[in-house]
Amino acid sequence: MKMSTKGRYGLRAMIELASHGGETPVPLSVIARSEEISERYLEQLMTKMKKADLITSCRGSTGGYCLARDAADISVGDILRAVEGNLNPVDCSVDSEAACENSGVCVAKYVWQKVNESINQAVDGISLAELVAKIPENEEKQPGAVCACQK
Amino acid sequence: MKMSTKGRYGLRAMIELASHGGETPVPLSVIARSEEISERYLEQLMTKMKKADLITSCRGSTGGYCLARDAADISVGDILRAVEGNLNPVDCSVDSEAACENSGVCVAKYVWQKVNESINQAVDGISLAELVAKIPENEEKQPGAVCACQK
DNA sequence: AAGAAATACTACTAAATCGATAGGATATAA
DNA sequence: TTATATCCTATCGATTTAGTAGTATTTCTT
Repeated sequence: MKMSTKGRYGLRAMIELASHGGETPVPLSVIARSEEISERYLEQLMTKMKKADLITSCRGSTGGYCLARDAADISVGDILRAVEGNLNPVDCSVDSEAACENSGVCVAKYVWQKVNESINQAVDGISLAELVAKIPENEEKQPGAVCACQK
Repeated sequence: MKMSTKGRYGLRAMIELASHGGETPVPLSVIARSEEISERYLEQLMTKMKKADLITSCRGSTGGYCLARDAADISVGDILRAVEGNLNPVDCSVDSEAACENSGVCVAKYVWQKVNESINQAVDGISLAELVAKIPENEEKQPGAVCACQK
């Protein structure tokens, strides 16, 4: 039951992005360098977060990524589900397609549903803004601001 | 963030074992057959659960496995941690050895700690006895009883 | 005493997943 | 026109997962 680098990198990248204030797009290279993440790999994660409408992007010179909305309106759950897929520990507990033939009488399923609920509750209860506010020494610039680039 | 077969099989095997009442040891072959799990693979999981003092075993003919204590005193968390290792989604959040050099100022760590707590709380809040009681049609026999074999 | 049935222990292996890397194509500002 | 970005797709080595395999040992039954 480990969180993969997708979730770990994705969260860190979003924290980094949010802490840049949002006035101008932040290039991938900046995020990757300061978080020490492979640029090429992080790019794939950014694509997922863009598809999930958590960030926007601008191409070309002076391009980069921006938060798609206020950091207070982006939860850690939004981020993790965007890059990791759903957070259910066992698919059959939620997805009716993945359910086995014993689904109706399966007692274990009860466990997986409880775990699933508690994980999602935990991550949905933390906003990106909250995390940025925790960064020591006022490293953050304008946590709440949304980037001028709206693409 | 998926639970592996270790956790899934381990839990099912324990439910099956607990539902046998506990008067006589239950052979691995019986559990494996009724849960449709590879006998050889399940054996390795049983070894882990034995090391965690959740079950006892008797060798030889008429041998098998028994719960080491009352099903009410075995939590799902006990079982999952026995077969999966710790349930922390990210090691650095708990294990100080695994902590990175940024551990002191890491904001992401706060997230992983919260998730860790919520997962463990969820699984520790469910007992094996509770699950056996949920089995429909009185398939269970004597949930609370502990096996005569104490080895 | 022999045989059957069970756990105990250790090593190996095929398949899937993870964590990247690679090579371009396309867009945009200076 | 050039430098600097994102976008898209494919590939690939390493690790982990899930399961096999072989053998030893213990215990009950006959």
